[in-house]
Amino acid sequence: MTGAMVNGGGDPGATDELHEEAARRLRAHDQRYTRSRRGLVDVLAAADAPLSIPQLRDHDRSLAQSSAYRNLAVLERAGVVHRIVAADDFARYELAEDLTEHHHHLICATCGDVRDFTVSPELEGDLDRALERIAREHGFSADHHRLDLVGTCSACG
Amino acid sequence: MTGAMVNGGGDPGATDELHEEAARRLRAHDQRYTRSRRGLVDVLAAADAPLSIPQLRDHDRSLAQSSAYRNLAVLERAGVVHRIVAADDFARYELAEDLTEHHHHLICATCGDVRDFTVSPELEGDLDRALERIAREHGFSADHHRLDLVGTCSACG
DNA sequence: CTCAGTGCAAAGGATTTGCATGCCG
DNA sequence: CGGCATGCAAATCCTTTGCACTGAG
Repeated sequence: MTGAMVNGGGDPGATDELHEEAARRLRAHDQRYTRSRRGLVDVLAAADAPLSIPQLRDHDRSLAQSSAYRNLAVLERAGVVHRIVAADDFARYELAEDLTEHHHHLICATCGDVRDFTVSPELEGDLDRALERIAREHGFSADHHRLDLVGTCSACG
Repeated sequence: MTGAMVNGGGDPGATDELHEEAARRLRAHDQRYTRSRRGLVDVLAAADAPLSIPQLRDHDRSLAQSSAYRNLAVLERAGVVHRIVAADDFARYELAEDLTEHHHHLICATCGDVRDFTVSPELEGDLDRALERIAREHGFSADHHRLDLVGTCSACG
């Protein structure tokens, strides 16, 4: 974890800090922190799950589809958001992990929806150590790991 | 693990068994085990990584693109192969886990390539137990878990 | 014969891009 | 003012589908 965690724990006041950090990262990439982009970050910060672009656009009907795609791409390059592909055809976006906290995903294979969850620090530690070793053995430079649980959510069950 | 593992350990003679099992599963779905489908299974069995459809077609130039997509969809419905989406735009296919063995993926974020790896049974056990609990807490019916390591492969490093 | 499997070409659908306009800095 | 951001529409590209044909049983 290299950056500052500015939105952990659900502290509502931390949203300002989150925006400041986002603005900082965009500036570092010569990008502006416009209202649309701020709005996307707001929605993602409020959600406890990665959101698809249609879902994001439902929260801000005034945002053109192309702007949504473009802004999320910019935010991803600046390290503010992270793009994931879960089960259905839509990519989903969430805040970068160093702006929230390390977590994993419950993925419903039926409806495609995703929810966040965390595991114990002990297990994370074991995991990290094991993966570190694997990466070394394969001459692989590890960036991060992904642990997802795929199944059926309570709504689809 | 419910089915019979028929291709574990890289035993070359097990390929026949693999084909028999594949044929059985296709028959159960009222599908034939044609030469094209057998060829796909052969290539996947020989690879130690999930392959994209372009990669699969490179191994069998005579296979039409639409047939590749269709046959892989059939094989997936029959439980012979498994489709994953890794880093790039192409979906990738691998043999179903109960035909090979439980494993995970090293995903190169640069070139999109994927390689298999395994972790110790102890860690898998810890993982399973932890995830079981998480699933229960969320009213989620777990089917399987996914553990990937994302980074840069030796070729791209 | 019958009918699933195959190949070719066209259609779909999420995502990307070209271009003219508008707005922030 | 200048240049990036935006919206609209057209283009891309992986994937799916329609249709006629072929081959196995």
